[in-house]
Amino acid sequence: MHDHAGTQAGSGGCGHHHGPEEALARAEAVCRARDLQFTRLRRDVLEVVASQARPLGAYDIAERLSATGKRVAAVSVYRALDFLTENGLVHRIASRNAFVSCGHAHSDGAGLVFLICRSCGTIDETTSPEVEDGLGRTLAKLGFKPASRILEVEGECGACLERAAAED
Amino acid sequence: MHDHAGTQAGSGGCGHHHGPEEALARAEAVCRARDLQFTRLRRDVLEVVASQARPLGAYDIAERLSATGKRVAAVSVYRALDFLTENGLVHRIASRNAFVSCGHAHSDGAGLVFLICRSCGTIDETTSPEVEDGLGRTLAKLGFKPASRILEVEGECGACLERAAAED
DNA sequence: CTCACGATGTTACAGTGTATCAGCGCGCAA
DNA sequence: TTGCGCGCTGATACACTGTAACATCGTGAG
Repeated sequence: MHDHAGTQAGSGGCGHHHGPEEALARAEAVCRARDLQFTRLRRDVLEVVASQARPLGAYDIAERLSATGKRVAAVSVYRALDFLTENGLVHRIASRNAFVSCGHAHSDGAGLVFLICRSCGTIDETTSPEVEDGLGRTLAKLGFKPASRILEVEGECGACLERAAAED
Repeated sequence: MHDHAGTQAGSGGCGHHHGPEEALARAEAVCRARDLQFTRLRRDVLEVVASQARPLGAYDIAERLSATGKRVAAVSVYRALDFLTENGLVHRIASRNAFVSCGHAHSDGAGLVFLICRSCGTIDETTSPEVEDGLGRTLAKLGFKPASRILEVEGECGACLERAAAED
Protein backbone atom coordinates (compact mmCIF):
# COMPACT_ATOMS: atom_id res chain seq x y z
CA MET A 1 0.00 0.00 0.00
CA HIS A 2 2.79 2.45 0.83
CA ASP A 3 6.04 1.43 -0.78
CA HIS A 4 8.26 3.67 -2.84
CA ALA A 5 11.31 5.87 -2.37
CA GLY A 6 13.64 2.93 -2.88
CA THR A 7 13.94 -0.28 -0.99
CA GLN A 8 16.54 0.76 1.52
CA ALA A 9 15.59 4.38 2.05
CA GLY A 10 18.37 4.86 4.57
CA SER A 11 20.97 5.10 1.84
CA GLY A 12 19.71 8.50 0.77
CA GLY A 13 20.96 10.20 3.88
CA CYS A 14 17.56 11.03 5.33
CA GLY A 15 17.78 11.09 9.11
CA HIS A 16 20.24 8.85 10.91
CA HIS A 17 19.34 5.24 10.70
CA HIS A 18 21.55 2.91 12.70
CA GLY A 19 21.21 -0.37 10.87
CA PRO A 20 20.70 -3.90 12.08
CA GLU A 21 24.13 -4.74 13.50
CA GLU A 22 23.89 -2.18 16.27
CA ALA A 23 20.31 -3.12 17.07
CA LEU A 24 21.14 -6.82 17.22
CA ALA A 25 24.14 -6.21 19.45
CA ARG A 26 22.10 -4.14 21.85
CA ALA A 27 19.34 -6.73 21.87
CA GLU A 28 21.77 -9.47 22.78
CA ALA A 29 23.16 -7.38 25.58
CA VAL A 30 19.73 -6.53 26.94
CA CYS A 31 18.54 -10.13 26.84
CA ARG A 32 21.67 -11.40 28.50
CA ALA A 33 21.38 -8.77 31.22
CA ARG A 34 17.72 -9.57 31.90
CA ASP A 35 18.04 -13.30 31.44
CA LEU A 36 15.67 -13.37 28.49
CA GLN A 37 15.78 -15.59 25.44
CA PHE A 38 16.89 -13.90 22.25
CA THR A 39 15.53 -16.62 20.00
CA ARG A 40 15.98 -17.05 16.28
CA LEU A 41 12.54 -15.68 15.45
CA ARG A 42 13.00 -12.63 17.63
CA ARG A 43 16.39 -12.03 16.10
CA ASP A 44 15.02 -12.33 12.57
CA VAL A 45 12.12 -9.99 13.26
CA LEU A 46 14.40 -7.40 14.80
CA GLU A 47 16.83 -7.70 11.90
CA VAL A 48 14.09 -7.04 9.36
CA VAL A 49 12.72 -4.08 11.31
CA ALA A 50 16.17 -2.60 11.89
CA SER A 51 17.10 -2.94 8.24
CA GLN A 52 14.59 -0.21 7.42
CA ALA A 53 14.40 3.39 8.53
CA ARG A 54 10.73 3.27 7.56
CA PRO A 55 8.14 1.64 9.78
CA LEU A 56 7.01 -1.85 8.85
CA GLY A 57 3.65 -3.46 9.51
CA ALA A 58 3.51 -6.86 11.15
CA TYR A 59 2.28 -8.42 7.94
CA ASP A 60 5.07 -6.79 5.95
CA ILE A 61 7.56 -8.34 8.32
CA ALA A 62 5.92 -11.73 8.02
CA GLU A 63 6.05 -11.48 4.26
CA ARG A 64 9.71 -10.53 4.17
CA LEU A 65 10.62 -13.36 6.51
CA SER A 66 8.55 -15.81 4.52
CA ALA A 67 10.26 -14.70 1.31
CA THR A 68 13.50 -16.27 2.49
CA GLY A 69 11.96 -19.74 2.37
CA LYS A 70 10.29 -20.80 5.60
CA ARG A 71 6.80 -19.39 6.05
CA VAL A 72 6.29 -17.22 9.14
CA ALA A 73 2.73 -16.45 10.26
CA ALA A 74 1.79 -12.95 11.30
CA VAL A 75 0.81 -14.17 14.73
CA SER A 76 4.38 -15.26 15.38
CA VAL A 77 5.60 -11.87 14.28
CA TYR A 78 3.20 -10.21 16.68
CA ARG A 79 4.53 -12.28 19.55
CA ALA A 80 8.09 -11.40 18.69
CA LEU A 81 7.13 -7.73 18.38
CA ASP A 82 5.42 -7.86 21.78
CA PHE A 83 8.61 -9.18 23.27
CA LEU A 84 10.77 -6.62 21.50
CA THR A 85 8.55 -3.66 22.40
CA GLU A 86 8.27 -4.74 26.04
CA ASN A 87 12.03 -4.64 26.20
CA GLY A 88 12.38 -1.34 24.40
CA LEU A 89 14.10 -2.80 21.35
CA VAL A 90 11.44 -1.70 18.88
CA HIS A 91 8.73 0.92 19.11
CA ARG A 92 5.21 0.94 17.83
CA ILE A 93 4.12 3.93 15.76
CA ALA A 94 0.48 4.31 16.74
CA SER A 95 -0.41 6.65 13.91
CA ARG A 96 0.70 4.07 11.35
CA ASN A 97 0.11 0.72 12.99
CA ALA A 98 3.71 -0.08 12.29
CA PHE A 99 7.02 -0.71 14.03
CA VAL A 100 10.54 0.71 13.96
CA SER A 101 13.65 -0.49 15.71
CA CYS A 102 14.84 1.63 18.59
CA GLY A 103 17.70 3.87 17.55
CA HIS A 104 18.94 5.16 20.90
CA ALA A 105 20.02 3.21 23.91
CA HIS A 106 17.82 4.86 26.53
CA SER A 107 16.98 2.39 29.25
CA ASP A 108 13.22 2.67 29.05
CA GLY A 109 11.01 3.72 26.19
CA ALA A 110 9.68 6.81 27.95
CA GLY A 111 10.09 10.34 26.75
CA LEU A 112 10.58 9.65 23.09
CA VAL A 113 9.57 11.84 20.19
CA PHE A 114 9.06 10.26 16.79
CA LEU A 115 9.58 12.37 13.67
CA ILE A 116 7.87 10.93 10.63
CA CYS A 117 8.81 12.38 7.27
CA ARG A 118 5.96 12.68 4.81
CA SER A 119 8.29 12.72 1.82
CA CYS A 120 10.76 9.92 2.40
CA GLY A 121 8.83 8.01 5.04
CA THR A 122 11.78 7.61 7.38
CA ILE A 123 11.30 7.82 11.10
CA ASP A 124 13.70 9.63 13.32
CA GLU A 125 13.64 9.18 17.06
CA THR A 126 14.72 11.78 19.56
CA THR A 127 14.24 13.00 23.09
CA SER A 128 13.45 16.46 24.32
CA PRO A 129 13.99 17.56 27.90
CA GLU A 130 12.21 20.81 27.03
CA VAL A 131 9.08 18.93 26.01
CA GLU A 132 9.41 16.68 29.03
CA ASP A 133 9.62 19.61 31.41
CA GLY A 134 6.75 21.47 29.80
CA LEU A 135 4.55 18.42 29.72
CA GLY A 136 5.41 17.55 33.30
CA ARG A 137 4.41 21.02 34.49
CA THR A 138 1.21 21.02 32.47
CA LEU A 139 0.17 17.63 33.82
CA ALA A 140 1.08 18.57 37.37
CA LYS A 141 -1.12 21.66 37.12
CA LEU A 142 -4.03 19.47 36.07
CA GLY A 143 -3.37 16.86 38.74
CA PHE A 144 -2.83 14.14 36.16
CA LYS A 145 -0.29 11.45 36.94
CA PRO A 146 1.25 10.15 33.71
CA ALA A 147 2.26 6.55 33.21
CA SER A 148 3.14 6.50 29.54
CA ARG A 149 2.75 8.66 26.51
CA ILE A 150 3.19 8.80 22.79
CA LEU A 151 4.34 11.81 20.81
CA GLU A 152 4.50 11.49 17.05
CA VAL A 153 5.18 14.41 14.74
CA GLU A 154 4.55 14.23 11.03
CA GLY A 155 6.20 16.64 8.63
CA GLU A 156 9.26 17.12 6.46
CA CYS A 157 12.69 15.99 7.58
CA GLY A 158 15.75 18.16 7.11
CA ALA A 159 17.20 16.07 4.31
CA CYS A 160 14.01 16.27 2.28
CA LEU A 161 13.75 20.02 2.84
CA GLU A 162 17.32 20.45 1.59
CA ARG A 163 16.70 18.25 -1.39
CA ALA A 164 13.56 20.24 -2.25
CA ALA A 165 15.47 23.51 -1.92
CA ALA A 166 18.30 22.26 -4.13
CA GLU A 167 15.85 21.38 -6.86
CA ASP A 168 14.75 24.98 -7.28
CA MET B 1 -14.07 -6.19 24.11
CA HIS B 2 -13.46 -3.20 26.33
CA ASP B 3 -16.61 -2.11 28.10
CA HIS B 4 -16.99 -1.71 31.81
CA ALA B 5 -16.70 0.98 34.47
CA GLY B 6 -20.32 1.99 34.07
CA THR B 7 -22.20 3.18 31.06
CA GLN B 8 -21.95 6.90 31.57
CA ALA B 9 -18.61 7.23 33.35
CA GLY B 10 -18.79 11.00 33.12
CA SER B 11 -21.21 11.18 36.00
CA GLY B 12 -18.47 10.40 38.49
CA GLY B 13 -16.85 13.77 38.08
CA CYS B 14 -13.68 12.61 36.37
CA GLY B 15 -12.32 15.39 34.20
CA HIS B 16 -14.66 17.93 32.68
CA HIS B 17 -16.89 16.46 30.04
CA HIS B 18 -19.03 18.96 28.21
CA GLY B 19 -21.95 16.88 27.05
CA PRO B 20 -23.75 16.73 23.73
CA GLU B 21 -25.71 20.00 23.75
CA GLU B 22 -22.63 22.16 23.63
CA ALA B 23 -20.99 19.98 20.99
CA LEU B 24 -24.09 20.02 18.81
CA ALA B 25 -24.43 23.76 19.10
CA ARG B 26 -20.83 24.31 18.11
CA ALA B 27 -21.17 21.90 15.22
CA GLU B 28 -24.17 23.76 13.88
CA ALA B 29 -22.32 27.04 14.12
CA VAL B 30 -19.24 25.65 12.37
CA CYS B 31 -21.22 24.10 9.57
CA ARG B 32 -23.26 27.22 9.01
CA ALA B 33 -20.10 29.32 8.94
CA ARG B 34 -18.37 27.03 6.45
CA ASP B 35 -21.46 26.30 4.41
CA LEU B 36 -21.34 22.58 5.19
CA GLN B 37 -24.20 20.18 5.65
CA PHE B 38 -24.86 19.13 9.23
CA THR B 39 -26.97 16.16 8.25
CA ARG B 40 -29.01 13.89 10.44
CA LEU B 41 -26.43 11.10 10.40
CA ARG B 42 -23.59 13.46 11.26
CA ARG B 43 -25.66 14.95 14.03
CA ASP B 44 -26.54 11.53 15.44
CA VAL B 45 -22.94 10.33 15.33
CA LEU B 46 -21.71 13.47 17.05
CA GLU B 47 -24.43 13.18 19.68
CA VAL B 48 -23.42 9.63 20.52
CA VAL B 49 -19.75 10.48 20.70
CA ALA B 50 -20.37 13.59 22.77
CA SER B 51 -22.58 11.72 25.20
CA GLN B 52 -19.54 9.85 26.45
CA ALA B 53 -16.36 11.10 28.05
CA ARG B 54 -14.80 7.80 27.04
CA PRO B 55 -13.65 7.16 23.49
CA LEU B 56 -15.95 5.11 21.28
CA GLY B 57 -14.97 2.88 18.38
CA ALA B 58 -16.72 3.30 15.05
CA TYR B 59 -18.46 -0.03 15.47
CA ASP B 60 -19.61 0.89 18.97
CA ILE B 61 -21.17 4.01 17.54
CA ALA B 62 -22.85 2.05 14.77
CA GLU B 63 -24.23 -0.37 17.32
CA ARG B 64 -25.63 2.36 19.54
CA LEU B 65 -27.26 4.10 16.60
CA SER B 66 -28.69 0.83 15.33
CA ALA B 67 -30.11 0.06 18.76
CA THR B 68 -32.58 2.90 18.36
CA GLY B 69 -34.30 1.16 15.47
CA LYS B 70 -32.86 1.94 12.08
CA ARG B 71 -29.71 0.02 11.25
CA VAL B 72 -26.60 2.11 10.59
CA ALA B 73 -23.63 0.48 8.89
CA ALA B 74 -20.12 1.08 10.19
CA VAL B 75 -19.04 2.53 6.87
CA SER B 76 -21.58 5.32 7.21
CA VAL B 77 -20.25 6.04 10.66
CA TYR B 78 -16.74 6.25 9.28
CA ARG B 79 -17.84 8.77 6.70
CA ALA B 80 -19.54 10.88 9.32
CA LEU B 81 -16.48 10.64 11.55
CA ASP B 82 -14.26 11.71 8.66
CA PHE B 83 -16.39 14.76 8.20
CA LEU B 84 -16.43 15.56 11.90
CA THR B 85 -12.69 15.10 12.37
CA GLU B 86 -11.88 17.18 9.29
CA ASN B 87 -13.85 20.00 10.85
CA GLY B 88 -12.35 19.60 14.30
CA LEU B 89 -15.58 18.49 15.95
CA VAL B 90 -14.28 15.12 17.05
CA HIS B 91 -10.77 13.76 17.52
CA ARG B 92 -9.31 10.40 16.82
CA ILE B 93 -7.34 8.75 19.62
CA ALA B 94 -4.65 6.88 17.74
CA SER B 95 -3.58 4.74 20.65
CA ARG B 96 -7.09 3.34 20.98
CA ASN B 97 -8.55 3.43 17.50
CA ALA B 98 -11.42 5.40 18.92
CA PHE B 99 -13.03 8.81 18.84
CA VAL B 100 -13.99 11.54 21.31
CA SER B 101 -15.88 14.74 20.77
CA CYS B 102 -13.86 17.91 20.90
CA GLY B 103 -14.22 19.65 24.23
CA HIS B 104 -12.65 23.01 23.53
CA ALA B 105 -13.46 25.48 20.82
CA HIS B 106 -9.97 26.03 19.41
CA SER B 107 -10.20 26.76 15.72
CA ASP B 108 -7.93 24.02 14.43
CA GLY B 109 -7.10 20.65 15.95
CA ALA B 110 -3.42 21.43 16.32
CA GLY B 111 -1.53 21.54 19.58
CA LEU B 112 -3.80 19.32 21.60
CA VAL B 113 -2.84 17.00 24.42
CA PHE B 114 -5.08 14.08 25.29
CA LEU B 115 -5.10 12.73 28.83
CA ILE B 116 -6.42 9.20 29.04
CA CYS B 117 -7.25 7.87 32.49
CA ARG B 118 -6.43 4.23 33.04
CA SER B 119 -8.93 3.89 35.87
CA CYS B 120 -12.10 5.54 34.66
CA GLY B 121 -11.33 5.59 30.97
CA THR B 122 -12.31 9.21 30.45
CA ILE B 123 -10.39 11.42 28.10
CA ASP B 124 -9.51 14.97 28.93
CA GLU B 125 -8.29 17.36 26.31
CA THR B 126 -6.00 20.28 26.93
CA THR B 127 -3.40 22.52 25.35
CA SER B 128 0.05 23.38 26.57
CA PRO B 129 2.00 26.37 25.30
CA GLU B 130 4.97 25.08 27.27
CA VAL B 131 4.97 21.82 25.37
CA GLU B 132 4.40 23.67 22.12
CA ASP B 133 7.37 25.93 22.71
CA GLY B 134 9.65 23.12 23.75
CA LEU B 135 8.65 20.95 20.86
CA GLY B 136 9.03 23.80 18.41
CA ARG B 137 12.55 24.49 19.60
CA THR B 138 13.52 20.84 19.53
CA LEU B 139 12.22 20.38 16.00
CA ALA B 140 13.87 23.59 14.80
CA LYS B 141 17.20 22.38 16.15
CA LEU B 142 16.82 19.20 14.14
CA GLY B 143 15.67 20.99 11.03
CA PHE B 144 12.36 19.16 11.01
CA LYS B 145 9.31 21.04 9.74
CA PRO B 146 6.20 19.77 11.51
CA ALA B 147 2.83 19.54 9.79
CA SER B 148 0.79 17.70 12.40
CA ARG B 149 1.31 15.77 15.59
CA ILE B 150 -0.37 13.61 18.15
CA LEU B 151 0.32 13.66 21.87
CA GLU B 152 -1.54 11.19 24.03
CA VAL B 153 -0.75 10.65 27.69
CA GLU B 154 -2.02 7.67 29.61
CA GLY B 155 -2.17 7.67 33.40
CA GLU B 156 -4.41 8.50 36.34
CA CYS B 157 -6.69 11.51 36.29
CA GLY B 158 -7.02 13.77 39.30
CA ALA B 159 -10.47 12.54 40.25
CA CYS B 160 -9.35 8.92 40.33
CA LEU B 161 -6.27 9.79 42.34
CA GLU B 162 -8.44 11.57 44.90
CA ARG B 163 -10.90 8.72 45.03
CA ALA B 164 -8.05 6.25 45.57
CA ALA B 165 -6.59 8.42 48.31
CA ALA B 166 -9.98 8.73 50.03
CA GLU B 167 -10.35 4.97 50.12
CA ASP B 168 -7.29 4.56 52.33
C1' DC C 1 -38.00 18.68 -15.81
C1' DT C 2 -33.58 17.20 -15.88
C1' DC C 3 -29.14 17.25 -14.65
C1' DA C 4 -25.30 17.60 -11.35
C1' DC C 5 -23.61 16.77 -7.05
C1' DG C 6 -23.13 15.52 -2.45
C1' DA C 7 -24.80 12.29 1.14
C1' DT C 8 -26.24 7.76 2.24
C1' DG C 9 -27.05 2.50 1.72
C1' DT C 10 -25.06 -1.85 0.66
C1' DT C 11 -21.84 -5.38 -0.31
C1' DA C 12 -17.50 -6.91 -0.44
C1' DC C 13 -12.94 -6.91 0.89
C1' DA C 14 -8.28 -5.50 2.81
C1' DG C 15 -5.57 -4.69 6.93
C1' DT C 16 -4.69 -5.23 11.94
C1' DG C 17 -4.68 -7.86 16.03
C1' DT C 18 -6.04 -11.73 19.38
C1' DA C 19 -7.72 -16.41 21.24
C1' DT C 20 -6.90 -21.08 21.44
C1' DC C 21 -4.87 -25.31 21.28
C1' DA C 22 -1.27 -28.42 19.89
C1' DG C 23 3.58 -29.57 19.51
C1' DC C 24 8.47 -28.74 20.40
C1' DG C 25 12.88 -28.02 22.92
C1' DC C 26 15.25 -27.72 26.95
C1' DG C 27 16.45 -27.64 31.72
C1' DC C 28 15.71 -29.89 35.98
C1' DA C 29 14.35 -33.08 39.50
C1' DA C 30 13.44 -37.81 40.75
C1' DT D 1 17.46 -42.02 31.99
C1' DT D 2 12.84 -40.76 32.32
C1' DG D 3 9.38 -37.68 33.13
C1' DC D 4 7.74 -33.18 34.10
C1' DG D 5 7.31 -28.16 33.66
C1' DC D 6 7.73 -24.16 31.17
C1' DG D 7 8.40 -20.96 27.67
C1' DC D 8 8.54 -20.54 22.57
C1' DT D 9 6.57 -21.60 18.21
C1' DG D 10 3.12 -23.33 14.60
C1' DA D 11 -1.38 -23.24 12.95
C1' DT D 12 -6.23 -22.26 12.49
C1' DA D 13 -9.80 -19.49 13.36
C1' DC D 14 -11.79 -15.40 14.48
C1' DA D 15 -12.66 -10.44 15.98
C1' DC D 16 -11.89 -5.74 15.16
C1' DT D 17 -10.69 -1.67 12.15
C1' DG D 18 -10.91 0.57 7.88
C1' DT D 19 -11.64 1.26 2.68
C1' DA D 20 -13.29 0.48 -2.30
C1' DA D 21 -16.84 0.39 -5.43
C1' DC D 22 -21.24 1.06 -6.97
C1' DA D 23 -26.32 1.95 -6.55
C1' DT D 24 -29.71 5.13 -4.77
C1' DC D 25 -31.74 9.22 -3.05
C1' DG D 26 -32.62 14.18 -2.28
C1' DT D 27 -31.95 18.78 -3.38
C1' DG D 28 -30.81 22.86 -5.76
C1' DA D 29 -29.41 25.12 -10.38
C1' DG D 30 -30.37 25.78 -15.02
